[in-house]
Amino acid sequence: MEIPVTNIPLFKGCALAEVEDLLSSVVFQRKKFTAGSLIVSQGEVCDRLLILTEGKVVGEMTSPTGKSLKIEEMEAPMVLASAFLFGKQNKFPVSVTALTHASFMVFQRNDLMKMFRLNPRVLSNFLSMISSRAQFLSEKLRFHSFKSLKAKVAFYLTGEAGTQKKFKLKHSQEEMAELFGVARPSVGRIFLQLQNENIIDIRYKNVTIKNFDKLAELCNH
Amino acid sequence: MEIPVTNIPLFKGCALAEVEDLLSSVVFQRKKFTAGSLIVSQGEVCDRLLILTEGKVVGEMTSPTGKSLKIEEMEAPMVLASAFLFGKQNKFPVSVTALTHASFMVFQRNDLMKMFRLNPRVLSNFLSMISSRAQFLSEKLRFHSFKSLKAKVAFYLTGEAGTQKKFKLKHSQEEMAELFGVARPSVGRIFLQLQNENIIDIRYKNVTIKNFDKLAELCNH
DNA sequence: CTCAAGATGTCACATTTGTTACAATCAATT
DNA sequence: AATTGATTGTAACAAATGTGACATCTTGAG
Repeated sequence: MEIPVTNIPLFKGCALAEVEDLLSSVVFQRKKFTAGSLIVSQGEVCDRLLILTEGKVVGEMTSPTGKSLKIEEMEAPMVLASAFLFGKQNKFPVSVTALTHASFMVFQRNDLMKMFRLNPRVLSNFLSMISSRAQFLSEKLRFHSFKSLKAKVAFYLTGEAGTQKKFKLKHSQEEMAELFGVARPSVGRIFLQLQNENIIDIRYKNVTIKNFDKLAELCNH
Repeated sequence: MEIPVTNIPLFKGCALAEVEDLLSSVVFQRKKFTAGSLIVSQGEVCDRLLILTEGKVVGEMTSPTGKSLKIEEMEAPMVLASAFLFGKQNKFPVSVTALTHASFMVFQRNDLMKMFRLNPRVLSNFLSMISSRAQFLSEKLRFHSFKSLKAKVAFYLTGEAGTQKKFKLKHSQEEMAELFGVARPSVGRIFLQLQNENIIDIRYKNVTIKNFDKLAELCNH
């Protein structure tokens, strides 16, 4: 079940021989965990890169009294906490536990840096991964910066529409609700309102924008 | 008014001679803009790193009909859009305009990569910058992931308290309101509720936590 | 084509949060 | 110690969003 190394995002675009060559010139460990075992504890110093090559894990935050707060599942292939290896705060903000049998490749920071030197593509991949994550977070945060749900939806719709009047929604209302951080019927309600105000025509995933200007206007309130 | 190169985050920890040596071995441009002029347009391809070395600029998004949506001010020394040079989506998401007279150093991606090769500290600084940004965004987003304002405040308070029972708030209610993405009186209202429920004692910035368990409990709802 | 599972439209009602406003208190400077 | 500007406490009311429920429609598997 172990994924091939060329599928690991960090080694994307590299030939198998190239990766094997690279891996033979640095030190790293392979670690295996059984389902249910603790992989890293919240607060532990993050001085190594963990690449999940097999299995599924879950990250959760624990409050001072030991209650778990927030959960995020991750599946191979995945790099864990790449932002915490180099950032100012280099402690894991979450505990990570194996959900299934899980395998990791573990690189110390120095060895990772050495790989960057030896192979510019690996560096480029790492930069791309971490940048994409920042972009993803940034985009998600943008939605929260709008004042009302109507503004969020309006912004989303103008973005999805691009220059077209008619288009199909990529996401379900459920997914949009999650993206906007609201309940599902609230999204539906906004669509209903926009319909009644004659700004869009929506029937399931088929959207026609009837008044582009008004829609853009709504982004501001 | 131009800041010294050793103050630029990208060159932090480097000696002046070291930076000058480095800069002499790569190609880069210095660009100056007068107040009010457009520096980059939204949607423009981001293939270069912009380091603001003097002045103040503003980033704003424009909707399809040309209304400006969101504003973020930036002051020297500052690196612009570092996440967009390497991420998947490498177009500027905002337009940037000079607020005052502004100076930049401009590096093409290849030259930046060359500097990474020549000087590991520069690479390390860049990784740190971009990682810290991801961390910052992540932290900010965490607050939005709580269901209610009460949960956000409870989480914030447990974090600020650490292991102490009595402490002083670092932020004003205004700042907290901004962090949580709500109106200022809403924050005050929650404090009032927590007070009435005998969970905390708060008088202006002086907080005493009277029931740690209940506070932790609240983080979950 | 049929059917079941999932997605959507929509409602009534409960909660939460925003808005506006003003008085009380603090903090810093004189 | 007094004054002033910023912060905080608090209220009433308006508006937005959550909740739960249900009927209806779409879509994809068979």
